[in-house]
Amino acid sequence: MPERNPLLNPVLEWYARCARELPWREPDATPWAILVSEIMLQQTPVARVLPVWTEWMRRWPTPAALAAEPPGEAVRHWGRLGYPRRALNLHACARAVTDLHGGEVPSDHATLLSLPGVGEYTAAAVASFAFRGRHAVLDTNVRRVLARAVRGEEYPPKATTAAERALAESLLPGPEDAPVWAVAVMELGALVCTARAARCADCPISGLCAWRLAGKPPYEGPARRGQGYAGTDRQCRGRLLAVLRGAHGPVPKAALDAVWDDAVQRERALDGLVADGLAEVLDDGTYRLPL
DNA sequence: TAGACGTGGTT
DNA sequence: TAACCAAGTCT
Repeated sequence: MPERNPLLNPVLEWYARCARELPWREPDATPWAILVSEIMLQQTPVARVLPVWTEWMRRWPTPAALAAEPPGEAVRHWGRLGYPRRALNLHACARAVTDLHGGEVPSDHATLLSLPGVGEYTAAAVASFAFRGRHAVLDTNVRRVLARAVRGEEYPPKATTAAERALAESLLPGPEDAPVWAVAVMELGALVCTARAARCADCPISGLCAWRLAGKPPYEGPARRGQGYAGTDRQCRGRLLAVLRGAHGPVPKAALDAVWDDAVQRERALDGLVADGLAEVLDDGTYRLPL
């Protein structure tokens, strides 16, 4: 049967030659190990995830092991990975898996999607990488590669469109190759077809790339908004949570007051952390990670 | 649907 | 150096 996707073979050949060796890609990686890696990798570089993932796997090799802990321990051992509600999500995943799914990470996309913190991308990634399912795995890397190679544009739209999804579906190879195709396109986007500087000289599909063939026209869409961080509630939340992570018991409010000057913003941020379940207030007015 | 949500490395 | 960017999800 002829393959409809001309990118398939060159990308698979490149992946076999150039893929990074990552522990969650080893043949003995469990679905749990893969789920943990996927949540940690959301908006977070591999280099920062590696040590935390390794420590989590040593400490909590199964969902049941994590489920037996208070959620605050997940937050504590999240360290400085960022977006700490992901730690809470992973803890809730562990409890859902042990309570609802017999201790095994579910294999089908719909059930995965029901887990906290697992969205369209992560469900497809786990179903594909852990269970060899056939899914369009659309992350920022894949979207960028397809935008360039097929659509001829430097960057994909800000939010995933139905057209992008349809394109990704149309490129999906047979069940045998779908999982490796998914990880290989992601890897190509991560290592070669990067956001800042596409390394077309190293790209296995440069000869087929619509963007390169068009002379690499620059992005014309609306300016992509800067994130901004200094002085934001996010920065304030980060400071406050760092105090709670570093302490192994309840923290007096004064210790929190000390890390952020603006009292109005500080109270708002602290209330937000409590509302999000990342912190608890005790009767005596002290704070701690959630039990 | 746009904006919130952390953190640190790179250009 | 400030801006950009990193395997997204949720509301």
